[in-house]
Amino acid sequence: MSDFNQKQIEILQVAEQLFAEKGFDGTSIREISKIAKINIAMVSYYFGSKEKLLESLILFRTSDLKLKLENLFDEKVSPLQKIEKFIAFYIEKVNSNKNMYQILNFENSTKKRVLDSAVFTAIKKGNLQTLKNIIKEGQDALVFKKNVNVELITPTILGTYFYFNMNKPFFGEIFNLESENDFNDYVKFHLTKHIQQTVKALLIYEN
Amino acid sequence: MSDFNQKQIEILQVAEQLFAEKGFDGTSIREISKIAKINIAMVSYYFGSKEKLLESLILFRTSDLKLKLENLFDEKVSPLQKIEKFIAFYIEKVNSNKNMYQILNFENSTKKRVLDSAVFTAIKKGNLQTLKNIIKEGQDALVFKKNVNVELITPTILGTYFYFNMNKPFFGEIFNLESENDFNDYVKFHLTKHIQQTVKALLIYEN
Amino acid sequence: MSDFNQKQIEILQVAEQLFAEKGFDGTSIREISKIAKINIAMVSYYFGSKEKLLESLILFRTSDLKLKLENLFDEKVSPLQKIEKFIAFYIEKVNSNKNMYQILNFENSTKKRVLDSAVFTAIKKGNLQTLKNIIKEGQDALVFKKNVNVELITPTILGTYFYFNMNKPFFGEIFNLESENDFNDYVKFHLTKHIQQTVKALLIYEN
Amino acid sequence: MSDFNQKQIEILQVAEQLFAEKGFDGTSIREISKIAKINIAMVSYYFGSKEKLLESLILFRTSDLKLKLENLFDEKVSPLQKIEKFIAFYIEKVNSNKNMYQILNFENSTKKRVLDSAVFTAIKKGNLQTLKNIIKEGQDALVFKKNVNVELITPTILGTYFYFNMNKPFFGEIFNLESENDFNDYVKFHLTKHIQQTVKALLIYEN
DNA sequence: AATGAATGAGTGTTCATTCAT
DNA sequence: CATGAATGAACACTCATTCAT
Repeated sequence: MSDFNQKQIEILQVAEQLFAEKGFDGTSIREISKIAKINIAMVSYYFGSKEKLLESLILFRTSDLKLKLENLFDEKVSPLQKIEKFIAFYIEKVNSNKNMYQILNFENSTKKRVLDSAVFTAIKKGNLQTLKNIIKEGQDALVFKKNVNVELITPTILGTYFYFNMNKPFFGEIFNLESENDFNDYVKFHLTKHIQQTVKALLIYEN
Repeated sequence: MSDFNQKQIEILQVAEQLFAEKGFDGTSIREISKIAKINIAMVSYYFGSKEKLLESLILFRTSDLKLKLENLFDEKVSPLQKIEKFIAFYIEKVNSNKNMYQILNFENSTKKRVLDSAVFTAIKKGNLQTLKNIIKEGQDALVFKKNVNVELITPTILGTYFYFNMNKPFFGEIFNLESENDFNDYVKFHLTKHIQQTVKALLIYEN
Repeated sequence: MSDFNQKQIEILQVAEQLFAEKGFDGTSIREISKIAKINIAMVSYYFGSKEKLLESLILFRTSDLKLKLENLFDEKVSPLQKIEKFIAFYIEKVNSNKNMYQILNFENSTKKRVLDSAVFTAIKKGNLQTLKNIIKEGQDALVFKKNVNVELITPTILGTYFYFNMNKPFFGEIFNLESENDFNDYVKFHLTKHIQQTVKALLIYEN
Repeated sequence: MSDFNQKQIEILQVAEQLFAEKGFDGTSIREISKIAKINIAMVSYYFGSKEKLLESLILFRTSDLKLKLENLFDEKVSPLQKIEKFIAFYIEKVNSNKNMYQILNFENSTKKRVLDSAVFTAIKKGNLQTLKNIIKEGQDALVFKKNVNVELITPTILGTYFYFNMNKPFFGEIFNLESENDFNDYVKFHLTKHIQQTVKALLIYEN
C-alpha cells in the first residue's frame, strides 16, 4: 500500500504524534530526530524537507481516511440502521486517526500551507455521496423527511466529535474521564450514541 | 474594561489576525511589529514575551466570549424560542470572534501551552448552565424529552459551526460562497437554521 | 561618502580580505564573524544576507574603482606623457585595490552571481573613453598611428597586471620578490614601466 | 597517457565545466554526480575526495597545457614570424582550454588550496624558455631590441587574453559578439592579431 | 517611556564523506 | 567493483529577547 521503509514509517509516526501535539511550526526536525532516534539529516534525506515530510505523512495516512463502507451496505438493513452504522463507523475511523485529523484541521485552517485539497475534497465528496445515498433511500421509503440540508449533516457528525476532542480537559472533568481509555470508551458508547440520536431526530422529526 | 493603551490594542489586533492565520508558532514577532508598524522590542516591552502577548490577547478578548444572555430571558417566550435564540446568539458571537476561537481551538488542542483554562472552564460552565436552565424549563413544561445528554449539545452547536468554518474552501465550493460576506450570510441564515433544527429535533423527538 | 558605521566597515574589510583569499563560496560567515570578532548574526543583521554583504562590499568600494583623472589632464603635457600617466595611475589604482579586483574578476567570470554589471560597465566605458581621448589627441598630432584597436589596450594594460598578480608565486621566484613590499615595488617600478613601453610601442610603431 | 577509465573521464569533464562556471567551492559533488549521471559516492570512490578530484582534473588536463612547439621551429622562418606563430599557438591553446585555465587562475589566486605548482612552474618555465630562445634569435639577428623584459611578455600575451575573456559580457557588448562562436572568431582573428602587433611593436620599437 | 543595537540559541538544510554489502 | 544508505559537521539564516540609552 505504501512504499515507505521501516525507518521512514517510524519517522512518520513520531512526526504525526508531535505535529498533532505541538503543531507543525511548533515541532522541530531536531525534536523528531531525537525521539525517533535518527540522525537529524535523515528527515531531509528521506523526505526532502520538513514540509515534504508533512506531505508524506498525509499521503501515508490518506488511505486510512477513506471510509470503506461498500460491503457494509449489501445487507438488508433499514435506512435508519444504515445511518447509525455510518455514524458509528465514521466516528470510530476519525477517533482512531485523531492525530492525523488534528493536524489536518489545523493546517487546513492555516493560510500558510496549502495541502493538496484536491485529494481531500474527493474523499469528502465520496463520503458525502455515501451519506446522501442512504438519506435518499430513507426519504424514498418515507422514513426520512425531505427538507433537510444533507451537506450540513457531516459538519454536525464530525464537528460534534472534534469539539468534544478539542476540549478534552473540559469534558474529561465533566464526565470524569481520567485516562485515554476512558475517553475512547466515552466516545464509543456515549458520544457516538448522542450523535446518532441527533442525526436521526433531525432526519425524522418534522419541524 | 481593559487597561491596554491604543498602541497595545493595535498590537493585539495584529497578533490576533496573524495567530489565527498562521498559528502562534508560525507567526514571528518581527512580522507582528512590521504590520503593526511598531518597534520589535515593543512586544517584549509591553507584554513581556511572545507567550505573554498571547495571554494578554486572550485576556483582552475573554470578555467578548461570555454570552450575555441574562436580559434576553426576562421576557415570556417559549423554551423552544429560547433555544433558537440561544443558538442564534451563540453562533453569531462565535462567528464574529472567529479569529479568537480559531486561536483558542488550536492552542487548546496543543499540549505545548497551557492556557489558563480556569477562566475558560468557568465561561463554558456558565454557558452550559444557561443552556441547562432552558432545557430544564422545556422538560418541566413537557415540551422537551428527558433522555438527552445536555452536556453534548454545545459540542453539536459549536462543533457544527467550527467544522463548517475549518472547511471553508470545501463548503465554499459546494454552496458557491465566493466572499467573506457570502460566508457570513450563509452562516447567519442557513447554518444557524440547520443547527437550530438539529437541536430542536433532538430535544423534542423521542427515539 | 558611505553610510556604513565603523562595525560594518570592519566587517566589510574582513570580508574583502577573505573573499579575495578564498573566494565568496569558500568563505563562511562564521569565519568572517570570528575574525571580525562580531556575533555571527551580525552579518545578516547588518547586511541582510551573505550575498548582500558582497553587494554592500562592492558598493563600498565602487567609488574607489573610478579613475579620477580629470585634473590630471589640465596641464600641457604630450599625449605620450599622458599615456604614461594614465597607465601608471591605472595600475596604481588597481594594485591598491587588488583584493576587490580579485573578487570582481572571479565573481564576474562565474555564472552563479550576476553582479550589477551596469555600474561596472559604466565605469569601464568611462575609463575607456578617457583613454580614447588621449589616443585621439595623439593621432591628431600625428604622434600615434591610426590602425590600432583601442578597445583592446585596456585588456593589455590590466591583463598584464592581473596575470602577473595571479601568478605571484611564479614571478616572485623569478624576480626574487620575497615580501609584499618587494612585490609592490616591482609593480610600481618595473611592471608599470613594461606596460608603458608596450603600449607606447603599440601606439607609435608602424607594422 | 592517462589511466582514467571512461566513467572517470566523464566525471572529470563535468567537473571541469562546473568548476569553471561556478568555482570549486560553488560546485557540489551532488551536482557533478547528477549531471554526470553517476552515484554520489563514485567521486570519493574514484578520486578519494573532492579536492583530489580537482587534482586529478589538473593532472588529466596538464598535458594539454604544454605548448608543443618543437617541430614548429625546425623550419626556416624569421624570428618575427616565429613570434607571431608562438602567440597564435599560445592563444589558441589557451582558448581551447579556457575552462581549465579559468579554474587554475582562480584556484591559484586562492590561498586555500596549494595546487602542485612545481608542475606548472616547470611548464611555465619551459614556455618562457621557448619564448626567450626566439627573442634571443631575433636580438642576435639585430631585428629585436635588447632592453626588453622578456619575462613580462607572457603576462602581456596571456593577460590580454584572460582579461578579455573575464570581461566577456563587456566586450561582447562592445564588439557585438552574440555567440560563443562569435567570441572564438574574434579571439582568433582580432585579439590574436592585436597581441601579435603589441608584442612585435614592443620587441622592435626603440623607446 | 521607548527604542535601536545587538546577541545566543536555535532553525531547516546541504555538505563531503564513510561504510556495509 | 560499485553503490545505496547513512551521518556528523557545517552551512546561512531567523528567532525571541535583552540592554544601554
